[in-house]
Amino acid sequence: MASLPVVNQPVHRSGALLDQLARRVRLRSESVLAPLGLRVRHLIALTVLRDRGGCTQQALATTLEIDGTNIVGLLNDLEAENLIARRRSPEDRRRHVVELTDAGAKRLAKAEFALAAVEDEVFAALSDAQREALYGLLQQALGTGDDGCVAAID
Amino acid sequence: MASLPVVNQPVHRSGALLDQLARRVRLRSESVLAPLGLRVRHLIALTVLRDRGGCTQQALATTLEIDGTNIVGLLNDLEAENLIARRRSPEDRRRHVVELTDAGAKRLAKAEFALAAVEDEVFAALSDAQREALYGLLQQALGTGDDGCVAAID
DNA sequence: TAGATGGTTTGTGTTGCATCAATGATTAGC
DNA sequence: GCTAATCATTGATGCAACACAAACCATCTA
Repeated sequence: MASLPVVNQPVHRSGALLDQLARRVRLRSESVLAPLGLRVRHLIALTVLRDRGGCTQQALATTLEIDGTNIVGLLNDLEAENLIARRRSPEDRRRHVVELTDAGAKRLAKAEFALAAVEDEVFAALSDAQREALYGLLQQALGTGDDGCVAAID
Repeated sequence: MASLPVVNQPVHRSGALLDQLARRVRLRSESVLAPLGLRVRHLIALTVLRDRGGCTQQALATTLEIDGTNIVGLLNDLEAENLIARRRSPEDRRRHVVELTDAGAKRLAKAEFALAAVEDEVFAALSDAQREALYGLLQQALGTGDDGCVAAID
């Protein structure tokens, strides 16, 4: 790390490719999610809540890098459909802890089932193993799995 | 393929993670690209043109999955800065072949250099080898490398 | 008790689209 | 040669997903 090896191979930048691929998934996901009453932004929030367990609104906003006032609106959508539940944190009653409801988990599962065709289409050039590798890299890069978005619940 | 092996491990959906990670890169890239007179959407177009060589506007629109009228505006931005050149295709004079100029290639290189810190930050949890693996998977998924967006030039 | 924090509502503005209509130049097919 | 189709262009409209600001209430901290 201290002494960088000078290699002939130029460093590849993944950012633009990431954005492109994400867009391809997103464009196809929208029409699949619409009949389920979901937007991509909803799906992402549900995914985070499922993968990381419950967390405060602020922590969710930080994780998703969305402004706090916009998180309110997003969560209002989800709460209106009973897909999430907000409750006051016992440690600090200013805070809401947000959790996936059973209905939310089911909706998410249904959405993911419906998105199979999307991923099959967009990742057509990748084998199952490569898709799994991609998932692992994305998860690791996002820091998903080891800690919740914030340790929120006792 | 005909008989799916039933495995205990549920299939992971990468779409939401992709979108999240792409957003993280994008949000940080914007302020890095702005002093270079570029937007993320510009960067992506430049990247495609560099990686795939010149192609027609329509092919570029298809590759980026952006509507033809919006591609016109995007390319107008880039052409105004002399980063791309449009010329009539000899095979079909209705078509423009779009190519990166030298100035465009330099601007792109400068942008990618500037984006090093962004990628270091967002991909902090990935090793160099993992970042390279991610790049390879993204490239393969996008179908970059073997064919241009369309074989356009003789 | 005063200041800070978390959430909420409301409003404004920007960006990146999709879509549409109309136009001109060019090509393809009859 | 003529008609219909294609490619690019301009301009307009509308939507979604934000960022940001202001104001407010409830709650916490020092």
